[in-house]
Amino acid sequence: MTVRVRFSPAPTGYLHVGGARSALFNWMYARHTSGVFVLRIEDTDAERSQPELTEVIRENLTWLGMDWDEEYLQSDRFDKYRAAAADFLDRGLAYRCDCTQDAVKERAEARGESSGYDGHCRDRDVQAGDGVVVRFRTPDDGVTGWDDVIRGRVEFENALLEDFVIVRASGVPLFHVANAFDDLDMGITHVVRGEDLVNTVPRVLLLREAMGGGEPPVFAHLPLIVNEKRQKLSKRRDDVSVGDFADRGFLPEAMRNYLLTLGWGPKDDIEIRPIGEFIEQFELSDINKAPAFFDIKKLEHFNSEYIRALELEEFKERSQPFLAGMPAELFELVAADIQGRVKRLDEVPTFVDWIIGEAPEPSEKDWKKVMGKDGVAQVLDLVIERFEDCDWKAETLEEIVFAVGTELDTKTQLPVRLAVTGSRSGLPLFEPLATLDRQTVLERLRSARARL
RNA sequence: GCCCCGUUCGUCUAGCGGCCUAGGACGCCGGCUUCUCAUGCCGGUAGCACGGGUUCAAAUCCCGUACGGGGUACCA
Repeated sequence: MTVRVRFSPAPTGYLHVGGARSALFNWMYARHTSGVFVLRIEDTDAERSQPELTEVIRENLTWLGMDWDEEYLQSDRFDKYRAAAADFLDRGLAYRCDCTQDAVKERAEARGESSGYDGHCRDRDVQAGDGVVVRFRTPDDGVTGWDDVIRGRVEFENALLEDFVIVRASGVPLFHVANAFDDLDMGITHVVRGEDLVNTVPRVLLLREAMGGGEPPVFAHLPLIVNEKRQKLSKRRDDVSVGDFADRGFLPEAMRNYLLTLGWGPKDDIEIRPIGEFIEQFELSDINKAPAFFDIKKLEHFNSEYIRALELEEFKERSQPFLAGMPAELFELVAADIQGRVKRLDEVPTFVDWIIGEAPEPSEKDWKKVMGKDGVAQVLDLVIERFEDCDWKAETLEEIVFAVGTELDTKTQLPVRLAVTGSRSGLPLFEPLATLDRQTVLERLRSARARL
């Protein structure tokens, strides 16, 4: 039987790393099994859904290198869900209810509970009309459970399930029916999604059964990705939108590779490698149960590895959006040296800001450490003197600075570097230095000398 | 409150009863290479939440406790 999996985001917010990871595991499994990966937009909530966000989701998935074989929009299929609900009504599996949400809540509180519907309208034979919803009649006893590939056996007592709403007063069906119907209708064989959805499984299972669905799909509930406070990632408080990672200079391959190591790991401990090798050994049953912290430091490490592995031309091309006005000739000159040093593409221009703008002020600490040494004054004096009248070429500048070092028996690069670039670290100095004009360099050297 | 779930170095993981004196990766700390930084190489740091069982043998199985999380909508 062909494996059919789906990623079913609600277009109520940007795609964030949690969603991306769910999509990724589905995609991986589909590709591992030569199955079908379905993208299904679950936009049954008209209030919250924003159509333009589905385009963003598509873009983000594509950016991450995931492709899908089929795509559906639930809002195109409301009639099907409504028909299913109508059928339930006919067969007595569902009933209409005209209780207001306030009334439901009031009665719950009177019972000493904070929420929960009491079955008030079960046998009231409420007719269609304003403010009337359709509720599914849940069993009063027995248990509903399943064998989760990741978590093992999970069971819920039916008595604890309230008669939940399947069609809103507006006539628009809710998530559970749409979800159950589509999984059945689309022949979904494996449901792989976040652990935050576990408790919806019994409802979906019950609905599916009522729809005459045979074997339920295999469920695999992924551990959540959490923030530093170990809470489920939230679009509002955590900075985790996939689009933002693109803007911050993360490579999609690195991002996808890193996401893969959250909740799952290759058997042979090789964490960074071509996606095909991961797909080959990917199994749902190997996924962890425990939540994983999204560690930006480790992501950056992955990213720098991927950046350094790029062909130089490719690196230049991918850096284009981040150049921030850096002249093309300059970038051409320093690209290779920058490539070996950045963790993120958005850091690229920072390596030449001392060429493009003013020299940044050195930190007090750096200044003391470098300029506090004996002999620095003589070094600067000699370098200034010889820079005043020499060939303005990288090789010459390098020769001069090192010759001064030999003559004075000291290291000379650091003071010059700090004086001119404002930093102790950075690109190999002389090539980029030669692109600055003589006057600017001399000014910076003299001003540093004066400050000693 | 009720329901469900989780717990191996700071972090991500390997481990599915003996190979564990618990392995790898990130981070961090040292060292070597280097007249900057980065890379590379070498080394170090640090963990089975706790308590009971079961067993000749438990990080691995069972029970409990603690802590953490998810859910509890006419959201998904």
